[in-house]
Amino acid sequence: MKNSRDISSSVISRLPRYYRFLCELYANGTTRISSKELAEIMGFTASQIRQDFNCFGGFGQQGYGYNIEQLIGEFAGILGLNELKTAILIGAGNLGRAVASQMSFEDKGFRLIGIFDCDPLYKGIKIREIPISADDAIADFCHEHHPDMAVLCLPADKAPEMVDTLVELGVKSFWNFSHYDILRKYPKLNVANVHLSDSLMTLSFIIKNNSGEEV
Amino acid sequence: MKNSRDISSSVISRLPRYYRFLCELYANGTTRISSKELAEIMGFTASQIRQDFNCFGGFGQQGYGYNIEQLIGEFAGILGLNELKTAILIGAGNLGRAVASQMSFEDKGFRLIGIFDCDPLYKGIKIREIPISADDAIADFCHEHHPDMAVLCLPADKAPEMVDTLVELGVKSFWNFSHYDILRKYPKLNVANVHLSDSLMTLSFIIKNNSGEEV
DNA sequence: TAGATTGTTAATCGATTAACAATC
DNA sequence: TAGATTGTTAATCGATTAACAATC
Repeated sequence: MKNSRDISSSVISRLPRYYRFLCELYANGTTRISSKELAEIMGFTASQIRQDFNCFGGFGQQGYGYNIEQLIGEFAGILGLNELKTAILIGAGNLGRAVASQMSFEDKGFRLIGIFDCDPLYKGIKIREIPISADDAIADFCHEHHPDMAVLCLPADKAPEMVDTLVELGVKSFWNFSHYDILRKYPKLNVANVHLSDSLMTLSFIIKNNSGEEV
Repeated sequence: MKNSRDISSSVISRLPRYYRFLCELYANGTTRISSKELAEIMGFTASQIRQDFNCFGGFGQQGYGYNIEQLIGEFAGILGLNELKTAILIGAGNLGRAVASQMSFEDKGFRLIGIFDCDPLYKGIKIREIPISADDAIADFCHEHHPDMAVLCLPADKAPEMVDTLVELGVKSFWNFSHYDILRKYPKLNVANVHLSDSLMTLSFIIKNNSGEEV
């Protein structure tokens, strides 16, 4: 078992995937699984799965495999899903409203407690019981509720100023849908970026380089 | 210069990022750049940038660096951004409508030509001039327009059947926002997955393992 | 006990970084 | 020409895979 700081980013990137597949197996009634079986399902090697799991502890039993219910509990703990962090969402455009209304924050370690938009058009509209407020209410809200995380669903040009403001107000973590590179200015913040256009361009590349192949 | 099939996934994952930064530099009026300067801006090493670029050809000039306008052209070609593929979007819920209305498909190598939803509630509503149609119109539409790609914005439980239908209708590429694992059943299709909840769980992990650190 | 499967060490493979001759 | 910077080869580093003793 390693110190959590020593977990490589390759391993980290696989953790949510493990959690997702294990939950799915459990929902289907499977109670135990070997690294070999899980490898087949997930498209990994059994070796890799055992290596990955053993970064966090010896969850298995020789000759038996892994207990899925236990594994799910371990991974939830590793990912911090049980310690709900409070989150606010900035930018209630199409994307912001989609995220606010469809993402089940509670299952992923967060609780959404506020939604803000610079456009007063949205003011007062509720999403999941949470009223949308104007941007000028952010400071007071943060002073009162000290949100841990902010979901950034605003255009890249408005992001820098907003991040400055939020950092000033004590927000240390960002789920960033904008194209503003937060870590360049604030390398110590906790950031997960979602670059939808990068993903779409990657698909364009894959298509370009696979055409002519059989399906 | 390598055969495009030999490009490693590590390099591929960096291509959209290069394109994005180069466009930004160009928009700011920069016309040339050395691998060293670009490395500082992007947080890579100069070595890696030169290695990456040389997978595709020698775009630079000794003693001078790289011409940004030329590089952007090369990358657009590499990514296939100029050969517009036709796309349809399935699922006009919050997320689907957000993607349909906000993503600039044309800049990323695609042209959105149809939107479909199983719920007739949306029928006739237009997003960017494209009317939302009911699911039962998909077959006729595909027979007529032969879309290259489908954006899947529907729940995981409805995805398998929809993918079967679309594959049958000749769609070979998917931008997949659902949690259905398309490649397990169809390993030869072109797929880019967007797992928003994986990203959010990763952020939860990062926060859990960074708390106590200075910002 | 015998069979199965883990946890862990060793071997391999691939990606990143460093170095430097080529050359603009 | 001298300085700068590439393209490319070699060295290093890290991640993945294989192997196997430990043990349930």
